[in-house]
Parts: sequence; structure tokens; C-alpha cells
Amino acid sequence: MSIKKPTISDVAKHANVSKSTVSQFLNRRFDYMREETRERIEKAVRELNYQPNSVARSLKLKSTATIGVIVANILHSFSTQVIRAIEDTLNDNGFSTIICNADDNPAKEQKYIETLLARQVDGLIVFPTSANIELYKSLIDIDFPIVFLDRYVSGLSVDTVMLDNEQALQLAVEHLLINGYHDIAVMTTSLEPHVIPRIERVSGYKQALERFSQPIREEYIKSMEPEYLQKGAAELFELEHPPDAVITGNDLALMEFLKYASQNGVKIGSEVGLVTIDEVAFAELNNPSLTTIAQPSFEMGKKAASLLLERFDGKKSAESNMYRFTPSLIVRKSAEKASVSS
Amino acid sequence: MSIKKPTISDVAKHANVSKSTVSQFLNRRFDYMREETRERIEKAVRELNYQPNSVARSLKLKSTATIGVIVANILHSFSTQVIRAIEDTLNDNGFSTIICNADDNPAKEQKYIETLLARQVDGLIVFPTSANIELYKSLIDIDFPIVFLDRYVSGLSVDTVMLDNEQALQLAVEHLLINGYHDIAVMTTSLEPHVIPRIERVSGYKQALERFSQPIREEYIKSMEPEYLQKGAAELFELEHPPDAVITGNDLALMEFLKYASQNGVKIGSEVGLVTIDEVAFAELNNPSLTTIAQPSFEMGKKAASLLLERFDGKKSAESNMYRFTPSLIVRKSAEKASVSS
DNA sequence: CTGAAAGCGCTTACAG
DNA sequence: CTGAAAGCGCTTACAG
Repeated sequence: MSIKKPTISDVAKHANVSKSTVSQFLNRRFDYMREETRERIEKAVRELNYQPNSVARSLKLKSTATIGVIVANILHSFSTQVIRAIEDTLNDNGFSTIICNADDNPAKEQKYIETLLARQVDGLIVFPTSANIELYKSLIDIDFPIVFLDRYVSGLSVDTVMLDNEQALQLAVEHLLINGYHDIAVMTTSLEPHVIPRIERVSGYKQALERFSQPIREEYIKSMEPEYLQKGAAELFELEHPPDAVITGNDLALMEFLKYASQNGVKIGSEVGLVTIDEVAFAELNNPSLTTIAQPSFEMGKKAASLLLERFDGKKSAESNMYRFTPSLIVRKSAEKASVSS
Repeated sequence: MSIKKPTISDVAKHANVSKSTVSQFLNRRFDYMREETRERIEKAVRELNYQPNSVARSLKLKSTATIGVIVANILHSFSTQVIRAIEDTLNDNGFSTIICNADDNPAKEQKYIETLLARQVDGLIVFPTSANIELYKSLIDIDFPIVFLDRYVSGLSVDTVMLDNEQALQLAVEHLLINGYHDIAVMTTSLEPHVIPRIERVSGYKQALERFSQPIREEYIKSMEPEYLQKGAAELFELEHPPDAVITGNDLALMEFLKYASQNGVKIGSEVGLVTIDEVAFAELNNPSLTTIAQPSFEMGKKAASLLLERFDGKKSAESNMYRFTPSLIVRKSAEKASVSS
């Protein structure tokens, strides 16, 4: 930049007061300030078009009014929705947000955490991979404000915001059974990296089947990387006793299953019931429209942000809690046998 | 935080050298440093688990290695894609990114710009609303690094990355004509806030019709807020001479048109051809699958980031350029009369 | 009611 | 090859 910006000293000189007084003015502490002084400073600020430098302020105050968000995978629509809620909430409270996408890669996650700490963020909201436990532990030890979202890490005392995954699967299984489907399969992206929601969704699926006295068939459970899911679907329907319904564990699994179904003439609804976790933009438009289990993503993001803000207010710090959010069933046509493809 | 972090002074004491020398070490200037000194500092850094404070560094260097991105509306899939490209590119070059969503609201945009400047971002990538011209002008006057994306602001000398919107419409119109559709309508979200791409898309539509010697019928042009687009579609098909094809100007317009079509039994493809600007996730899955005009969003984001990085390298600064990116036609079934709904 | 001084944690030109 | 000193632009306890 060619022209250098005015500093607090310039304003002080221009208004014929000290830097201290200008600082008081900027921080709206008018208690002991003469009306006339305030006006002089106001004028100087206006005339110089002075903008305070937050970096200097942050250094002195040891607070940047910035928080870091590390999402596991920004390609999930859930992530985008949560991010918007977090940003809105934090922004309303004068905080900025730095978003990072770890791409489900623990090494990337670690690097982002370190960068964000170097930048002195005041707190962190993380969709944790389970690989950086020691790093998290060291943050918790120094009482650094941190909130986990979507996933927990066992053994760590951290406020955590999650979906009630078991209830989600309970809802899905129940809805399919009520609508006359009996052989229910479940498809999720890989369980390999120990991602908690996926594990909970599969175990919730099993529990729901038990509760409704249905047999559990291991061959009805398909967990694999997205690129193999279409193959997994094929295996499902080549079984001697193929399923008559499918629950997809998230939007990426859904896309793969829909591709398989459309390429192989699987009639969703009439032949194979479908319920998917996560609301998607085209749910209404799909033919048949998609019955979904929606996460209250906006509320979840807002809660995570609020937990952090409470910490800054010094309201709490003692114990940490798990906040489970209730999923809701949005009934459309993909889990109804009478659904007619037009 | 309870335990205070070690500073460069702590490291200096621990290693029995001066702060200057530690700073040299941290900045990898080993030219004049004794091997033994380097090792001592290395050890001290390790033992204290020292992490440099970027805020202090930024204050001194007057550079935060952070850039701000202000998108007009993060709900467009184009925005998300561009953001990912920008983040990846900047991250590879050691820069952080702060994302802000102006919600197509000039007042919000202004507030974000001011906040980002106070935080001393090194540059800005903006999808500009046309309402903060004076603010942009003042930034350009002091040679502040800024790049516009998706939209230009006339009269300002700023590097700008945009789609070749006219070519996009040319492709869409041509494809529809080739496939036997003759009465082509266009639907875009409102032209009201003077959003350049929408304006260019409508004028590109007209130019393309002229080029192919087709009549221009003003009643075939529907530009309105998303919530009114379904009504707009209804008006189109209630015309004495209704269109036999529709071009939707972006993903939001597409959604509204698809809702209208599905609720009113409009058979896409066989009855009404459809081409949409912007690739969408479910294009392949829709029935019939959607013929789209894709923006090279990754390349566009990357270019915007690179233009900024070049400025930091001092490579250029003189004149500013407009970079137009070429759209590509992705042929699927929604613009083919023979397309069969399954 | 207002100002002088110290300090936040770094970097760098300069001296030796 | 290394250190003392100044300074980036703020805030705040303290003195008057």
C-alpha cells in the first residue's frame, strides 16, 4: 500500500490529546471525558478517516475475537449448513470465523490446529478425526476453549454437539417397517477412519431392528468408501434374499445409491423403500421424492457457537457436556409402496 | 487460558542467546549462525514447546498472511466451489482465508469489508454488489490488493474473473435449437439489484437468438425473486404461444422451475427442453438427467487467488484485466425430445 | 478529567 | 557470528 494509514497517534496529535484519551474514546468509555474532548476526537477520527488496527489491539488484549472452525469434510451438506449457523451466531457477537477443511485427513487437521493457534484464535470448533488425541489433550489441559461437533473423542472432557444417531436410525427403521418393508439394508461411507456418527448409525440400525424383533443380517450392512458403494449396492441386490428397503447414512451415500438405482432400474418406493439421513436440496424434486431424517443443523451449529461464547463470558468451565440433538422424520414418497413414478 | 505460553524471550533465555538470534532461527536465516547455536535454540524450542505468535509478527511485518473473501450469496453452489478452490490455492501458499457471506446485502458487504480491513487482511476477493463503489474506489486509490469475482463494477480498475456469460447462453440456445426446440424462454433470479451475470445472461440470450435469426419475445424473459419464479413459469405456459424450451440462469432458478414442472406435469425433454447454467450435484440423477452449462469454478477460484498472490510478489500492479472463462456444455437428456421418463 | 509510561511478542537495521 | 535497541499500534494501571 502506498499511502500509510493513520494511527492512534495521528488522531491524538490532530485532536490535541494523548493516545490514552483517544483509546478511551474508541472503547466508548466516555464516563470521565469532557463533552468537548469527545467531539474533538470524533472530528479528528472523521477527518483522518481513521480505522483502528485490530492486530495491534489483539496483541495487547491477547484476544483476537476470532474463532477457528475445522470441518472434517466440507463436501457434506451438513457441514455447509452448520458453518452458516456458526458464522451467523458468532458474527452477531462480534467474532470472526476462520473455516478450514481437514478433508478427513488427520495430518491436515493437525496443521490447521497449529496454524489457528499461532494466529491466536480465541477458540476452536472441530469435527474431530480420532487421530490427534494428544494434541486435543494438550489444549484441554491448558483450558483452551474448544467444542466438538458431529463426533466425540472418547476420554476427552470437551463440550460436544451431536445428533442422536440411534434415534435417527430408530425413526428410519420404524418408518420403513410401518410402510410394509421388512428386509432393511443400511449403506454408509467407510467405517474405517473410526468416524463416530457412522458407527453409531450402524449400531442404532441394529438396535432398532432388535427392538422391533427383526433379524439382523450382517450382509445387509454396507460400509465402504463412496467409490465402492455402487458395487456394494449391487452385492446387496444380488443376494439370494435381497433387501426390500435401504437406509443411506448420509448425502454422499445417498448419491451413490441413487446412481446405482437409476442405472439398474431399481424402482424406489414401489420396489425398494428408501430413507436417507440428512436433508438434501433435491429431496422434493426427486422422483419419487425422498423421505429423509433431517438433522437440526442450524440449531446444532448455533449451540456449538453458543457454548464457546459462554466460555468467553466466563460463565462455565468446570465440567463438559454432551448435547444430543433430536432428528426429525420428513415423510415424502420414497418409502411408500404406492408411490408412483411419473 | 491458565498456563501462559512461552514467548521468544523464554526461548532466548533458555538457550542463552538473544531474542534477535532466536528470531533469525525461526525465520530460517542460518547463514551466519553457528551450528552449535542453532542446535541450542532448536532444543529450547522443543523443550518449551514454543509456538510463535503470528499476531505479534503481523503487527511488526504489517502483513497477516490472511485474505478475506466476500461472497454475494453462499447458497449458490458456484460460491462453494469457488471458495474451495481459493482456499486450496491460498493455503498452498501459506495464506489463511476468512470467508464472509454478504447475503446480497450491500450494508453487510460494507461491514465485512471494514472488519476485514481492521483485521489487516493482505487482500480481498469479492463478489461485489454494485452498491459500495465509493468504498472500492478508496481501496483502489491506495493500491490495496483486490480481485473481483463473478461480477464486475464498471468504472473501477480491478482484476476481474468472470464467466463468458454470452458464450454460455450462446451454447444453451444453440443446443436447444439443434435439438428441435424453437420457442426458448429464459428464467433468472431478479435483475433488480443490477447483478451483472444475470444481466449478461439475458442479453447473451437475446444476442444468441438474433445470431440464429430467431425472434426475441420479451414475454419469454422471466426475471424475478426466487419465490416468484414458479408463478413466472406458470405465466410462461399460460401464454397463447407457450415456449417449448427453458434456460434457467442459475441453480436457484433451476430448482424453482423443476418444482413447477413436477407439480404441473410438464414433461421435461419430450415436451419442454431444459438447459441450465451451473452444474448441480443431482444433474445425473434427475429424470431426465439435466443438460447443463458448467462454469469452470475451480479454475476461476484458482485464478482469482493467483492474481492476488502475484500482487504480493510485486510482479504486477499497473493495469487491471478482465479474465473471461469459457463455459462448457454437458449434454445429458433434458434437452432431447426423445428422452424417455422411466 | 487527562497524560506519561510500560508493555503485548515479535523483527530488523545496525554495531561490534 | 551475535546482541542491544527501537518500533509495529494499540491498552491500561497509575499519577496528578
